[in-house]
Amino acid sequence: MNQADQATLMAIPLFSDLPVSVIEHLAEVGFVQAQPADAVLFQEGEDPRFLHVILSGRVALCCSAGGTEARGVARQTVVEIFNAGDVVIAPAVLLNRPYLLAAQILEPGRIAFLPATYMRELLETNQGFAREAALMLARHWRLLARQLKDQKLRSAPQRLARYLLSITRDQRSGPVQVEISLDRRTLASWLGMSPENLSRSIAQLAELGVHFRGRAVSIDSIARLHAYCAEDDLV
Amino acid sequence: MNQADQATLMAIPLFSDLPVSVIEHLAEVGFVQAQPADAVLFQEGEDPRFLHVILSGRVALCCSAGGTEARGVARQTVVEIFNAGDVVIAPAVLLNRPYLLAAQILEPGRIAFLPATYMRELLETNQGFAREAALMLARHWRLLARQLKDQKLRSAPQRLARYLLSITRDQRSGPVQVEISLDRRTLASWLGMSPENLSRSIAQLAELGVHFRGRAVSIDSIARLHAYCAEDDLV
DNA sequence: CGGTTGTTTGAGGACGTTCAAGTACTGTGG
DNA sequence: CCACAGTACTTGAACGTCCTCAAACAACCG
Repeated sequence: MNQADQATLMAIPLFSDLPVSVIEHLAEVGFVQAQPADAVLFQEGEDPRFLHVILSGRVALCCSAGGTEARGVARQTVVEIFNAGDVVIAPAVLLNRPYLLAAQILEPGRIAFLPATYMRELLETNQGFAREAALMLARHWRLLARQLKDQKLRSAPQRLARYLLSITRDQRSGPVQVEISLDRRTLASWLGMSPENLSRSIAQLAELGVHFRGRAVSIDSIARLHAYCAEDDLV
Repeated sequence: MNQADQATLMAIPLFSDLPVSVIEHLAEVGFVQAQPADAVLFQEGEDPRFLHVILSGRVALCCSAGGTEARGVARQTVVEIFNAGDVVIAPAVLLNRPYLLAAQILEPGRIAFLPATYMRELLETNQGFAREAALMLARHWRLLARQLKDQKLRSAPQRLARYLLSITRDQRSGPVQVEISLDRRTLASWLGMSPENLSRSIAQLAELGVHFRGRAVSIDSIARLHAYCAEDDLV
C-alpha cells in the first residue's frame, strides 16, 4: 500500500483514531487493488476474507433471489451504493458470517483489502476502532431503515423524488440543478422499480416542475418535492 | 432497578462484559417500567433520551409516511419486531440523532430505560461495550438487509413462507408444527402486505402442504417451502 | 342474544412488470 | 462525413400482483 492510499485510509473515521503503529501494520498486511467496472469483490454466500474499503470509485451491493426461481429468470436488485471513503459491508466481516449480498464495482477505482481476521482482532483490542465501527454500523443501519421505509410505504415516483432530495441535502427550498451519477438501469434497480417504470416516474415528476435532460435534472421547487413525497426530514 | 432486572440486563451480550461498578451505576441512573400493550416508547422524529432494553415482552418498530399523505389516510407499517433480551434502536441513541421509527409495545413487559448520554459515554470509555455494540449493530444490519431483500424481490406468499421458515430455524426438512406469536394484522404489516392479502397467501400455501388452524401451523415439508421461496440459507 | 372485533371472500381498480416496438444516443469503419 | 451497428432509453399495450372496499362470517364478551 503506497503513501497516498495510506493517507486516504487514515482520513476515514473508522481508521482515523488508530495509532500510527496500527496503520503501518494495516498497510503491511493489507493491499490495494485497482478494480475495473463490473468487477465483483465478493458473492453472496461467500465467507468474508477481507474488509473492503473504497479509496475511490463506487460499489453497488446487489443480491439475486437465489436457488430455484419461480418465474424462470433470476431477478436481481441493487440494495445499496457506496462511495469513496465508505467501508463495504462490515457486518459480515465483524461477525465472520457469510455475506448476504454481493458487491460489484460500479465505477472503477482503488479498493483496499484489509484481512478480516485482523479487523476482528482490532475490534477486540482497540477502543477507538470499536467505537467508530459501532457508529459506522449505526449510520449504515439508518440507511437501510430509510430504504425499507421507502420501499414499504412509498410509490415509485415518490421514491424517485426522495432520491432527488437526497442528492440536494443542503437546500431546503427553491430551484436547484443536480446531476445523477448513475445510469438509469442501476438507479431503477436501486429504487426498486423496473427501468421502464423509472421512465414513467420521470415523466410524472414533470408535472411537479422536475425536468430531466440526460443526467442533468432541474428542480423548480424543492419544497414542492418535499410535500409530494411526504418527506419527514429525518436525517 | 431491582436485582432480578439487573440480572436480566447482565445476561444480554451488550452488557455482559461490563465491570460490576458500571452495572451498578447503570442500575442507579437507569430505571425499569412495566409497559402495557400499545404503549409507545418513542415516536419517529423524537430525539433519543434513553436506550430501551426489553427485559420481557415484545416491541414493534413502526413507521408512518409522515406529512401530507397523497392518498388521504396515513399509512403505517411494522418494520421490525424485537423480543426479550433485545435492545431497541441503538443507532439513534449512539449517533444522537432523531429516531427514524417509532416503537410500540406489542406484548406487555418490562422495559429498561438507560440514559442515552451515559450510553454514549460508555461507547467512548468502555472497550467491551463498544465491541458488543458493534457486533449487535452488525446483526441488526443483517436483519434489515434480509428484510429489504425479501421486500424487493419476493412475492407476498414467498415472504410468508420465509417467515414460517425463520421460526423453524432448527430443522432442515421434514414435517413441523409451529405457533405464530403475532396477530394477523401485525404479521401482515411486518411482511409488507394487507391483512386481506395475508389471508390469501395463507390459502395459497395450502397447496404446498402448509395448514393454518388459528395460530397453529403445520408444515408437511420444510424442504418444499425452502424450494418455493428460493431460500438461500444464509444466516 | 346483540355488539364488537378479527378474519375471510369477492369484485373492482391502481400500481407496477413484462413484452414488444420504436426512438435517441453512442462509437466504429468505410 | 455518413452509414451502421450497438446500446440505452422511451412508449405503448397486456397482464399480474396487490390494495381497497364491501359484505359475509366467525369468535369472543358483555
